[in-house]
Amino acid sequence: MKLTTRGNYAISALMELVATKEQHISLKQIAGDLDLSENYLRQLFMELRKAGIVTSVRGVGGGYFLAKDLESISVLDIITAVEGEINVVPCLDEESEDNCLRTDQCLARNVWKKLNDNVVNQLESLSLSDLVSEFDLEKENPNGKKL
Amino acid sequence: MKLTTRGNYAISALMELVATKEQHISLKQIAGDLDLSENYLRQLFMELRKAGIVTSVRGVGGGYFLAKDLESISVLDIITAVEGEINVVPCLDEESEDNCLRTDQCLARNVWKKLNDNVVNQLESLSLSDLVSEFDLEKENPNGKKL
DNA sequence: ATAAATCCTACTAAAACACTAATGATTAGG
DNA sequence: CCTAATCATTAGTGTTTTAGTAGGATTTAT
Repeated sequence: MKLTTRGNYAISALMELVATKEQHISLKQIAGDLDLSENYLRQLFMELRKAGIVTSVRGVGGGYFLAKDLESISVLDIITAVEGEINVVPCLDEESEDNCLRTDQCLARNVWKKLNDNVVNQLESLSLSDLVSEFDLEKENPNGKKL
Repeated sequence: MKLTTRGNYAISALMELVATKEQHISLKQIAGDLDLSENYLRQLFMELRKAGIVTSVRGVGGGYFLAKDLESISVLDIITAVEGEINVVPCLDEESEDNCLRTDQCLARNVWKKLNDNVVNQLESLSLSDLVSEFDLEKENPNGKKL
């Protein structure tokens, strides 16, 4: 039960984007700051753009900026943009009908459904702006525990 | 963000074990009933045994039976037995210290932690007996929706 | 002894993940 | 117009995880 690096990278990158006071920021800069692969990040940003989370400007001096304000971008938006639908178990995936053909395999389907809804709700109710303020708080009061 | 087949198989198999009124049941029978690989299931049951969820009897007429009563076996117990610790993101894994070295990579760590705790609690508060009764309920009132 | 069962471990095919690389499209500045 | 910076897109690749196979060792009822 894991989110992949994609979600984490995307969130880190967006936070980085927010942190710069510039209107926009180039991938090169983000990738440099976070020490991530520029090409890999680019793929993620492609998805973020398709999802309407960022807008891109091409050419010299171009880059990305947020397409919406912080409050209207949820963590769920970001995650689903780069990782696809959240399904705690494969059989919840509506796309692939071939799962869950066997009733007894999915005795626990209701359980997974509830769990999944819960996770989704939690991620949905958390905005990028929540993340930012939480991070600022943490920075000014780093409570011992190593990060 | 997925649980693997292991967790699902283990739960299905244990439900099957509960469903039989016998004292114990052989892997062959479970595997046959669920149409799963006997060898693969065996590996899962090895973990379930180590976790103290089932007990085994070797030799002719042997098999497995629950080591505890239904109420004291949580879904979390089962999942962690066959899939290991639940960590929604790798950086929550206490074992591998090499994760999370970079603070800015883990801006969202607090978020993941909360999310993870939530998932864990939910799975912990659900027992095998809850699953069984939910399944029985569902059987006598299948509500339209294809499983 | 034999057959039925668990125990244990090593191996393997397929899929997912995390990139790399290369090439094309667009645009600002000189 | 030319060039360099930047995004856009797609193909390929090494590593890890997952899901399963295979086979021998051990135990035990008959």
